[in-house]
Formats: sequence, C-alpha cells, structure tokens
Amino acid sequence: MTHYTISQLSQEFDISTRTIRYYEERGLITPIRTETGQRIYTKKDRAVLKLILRGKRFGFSLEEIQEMIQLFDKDRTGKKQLEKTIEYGEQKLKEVNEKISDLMQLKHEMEEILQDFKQRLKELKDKGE
Amino acid sequence: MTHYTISQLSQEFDISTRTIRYYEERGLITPIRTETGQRIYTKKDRAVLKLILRGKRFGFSLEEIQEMIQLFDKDRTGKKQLEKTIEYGEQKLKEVNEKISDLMQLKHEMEEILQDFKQRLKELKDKGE
DNA sequence: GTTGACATTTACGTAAACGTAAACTAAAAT
DNA sequence: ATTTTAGTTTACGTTTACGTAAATGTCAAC
Repeated sequence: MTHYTISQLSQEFDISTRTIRYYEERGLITPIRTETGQRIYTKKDRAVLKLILRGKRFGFSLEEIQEMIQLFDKDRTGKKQLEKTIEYGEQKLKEVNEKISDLMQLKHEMEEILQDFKQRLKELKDKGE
Repeated sequence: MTHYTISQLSQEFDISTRTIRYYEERGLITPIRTETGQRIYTKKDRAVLKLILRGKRFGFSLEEIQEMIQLFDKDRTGKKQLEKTIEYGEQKLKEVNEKISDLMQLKHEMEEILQDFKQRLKELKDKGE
C-alpha cells in the first residue's frame, strides 16, 4: 500500500482529520489530489506526519517542527546552502541532546523518590504484620 | 539567600512575573505573603518552579505537571495512599522512559541525515578543488 | 439509483498559557 | 520628602492548535 486516505492516517495515528488538514493548512504536509479533489497521502507524507507527531510529543511547536521538516526536505545543492543546513542541524541536534540528558536527570530524580516511597511502604507493611 | 521576590525568580528563570503568578493561580506554587501582601518565595517554591519549567520543556501540560508536583509534595502516610502514589509514579516513569528512547531515535535519525549532508558537502568540495 | 460512509471547504468556537493595560500601593533610592 | 522602581489585583486580549458545525460533493455497497 503506497497511498493513504485522510481517514486511514487519522486512524493509524489516532488524530482527527481536522488535525491532518490543519497541518496542511500550516504547510507541513502537501498531499496530492485526485481529479475530484480528494487528498492522497504518499509514504513520504506519512513519514512527515510521523515526524510532526514525534516532535509534538517533545514539546516542539509546529513552527519549530516546520523548520526541522525543511531540513529533511529541501533539496540543498549549493555549497552555502548545505553549510547552513548542517549548521542548523547541528544546533537542533545539540538541543535534542540537552533534552535527553535533562530527561535522564528527571528520570533519576523520579526513581529516587519512588525508591523512597517503596521503602516507606515496606516499613509500613513490616510494622503492620 | 533563603527567600526570593517575584522579580528575582522572574529574572533567574527568564520568565515573566505574570507567568509566575499564573502558576500560583493554577495552584502550582503557593508563596507566603508579607503583611502588606507581597509574595515571598522560599527555596522550596523555587525548586517547584524549576520543576514546572523542566516539565514544560518536555511537553507536559500544566495539569500533568500539577499531578507530578503532588507526587513530590504530599505527605502520604496511609498505606493505600502510598500504593497509589507509587503506581502513578511508575506510570509517569514509564512515560519518561518512552520519551527518552523516542528522543534517542530522533537523535539517530538526525545524525544520519547530517552525516549524509556532510558527505555531500565533502564531495562538492573535492570536486571544486 | 439511492443510501450511507467518507470526503470537501468555510467559518466560527474554544481551551491552555500566558500578554498587556489600568489603577493602585509599597519599597527603595536620591 | 518625593521620585523611581517594584509590587498588587482585575480584567480583557492574544496566540496556538485544534474542535465543531454547516452545507455540500463523491465513492462504495446494496
């Protein structure tokens, strides 16, 4: 299956068709159309949608995501263009790395607190028996 | 320095005073007041604010963050309470773990694309010389 | 060939998370 | 003592990211 309808994608990713159309409104996806005007999504469109949803889960705004998509999307042939793209990409990569280590710290903190709670629960149980 | 004014925190975290008051409006922070009504923030308030901002960076809503704060905050003495808290905490921990591995994947994808771009740039340069 | 599921555009509505302005009071600085 | 500067509440405004309804067209099934 190389093409998808809007409702297929809507079901697969558990989002509304409105949402998908909204992303198109914002210029994030650009599906082709049938003669009668129905949207047809290619595999690439689907991949982009996936990228959008992942970006959203990390708290990126649609505007930021749009910039990132252009990074993946544009046919950058010129040397200057390529250099700028690489620079921007490394910047974003740095941000992602920071988010990861930030999340790791949160994870550790949560684990510690949980350990503490579990310990307390154990003490309560030991005392109760 | 054990206490802070609203503008001190505002400057330290680079957010508006409105934002800080809004978090209070939502019940996320509860600073004490002077006789004349000025807000005074303790170290704990500051820590909570930090937590809020970190949560936001990961795309958690204020509502979710509020729940998480309660996890850190409440004095849960009862056994049932503790068990529920632990369960909720483990759920959140799972979510954090998912976010981390999700982010790692994004990181790898970005690295691959960057590698590709760098390769192309190198080829351009080699050809040019 | 008509019913029902799915599609379209247009357009107004909405919740979350603040921004901003007004009108005022208190604290700090000169 | 009087300007600044910083604080307060109240309340309406704004942006983002969609929800929702209306009015209409089309594809698939019976």
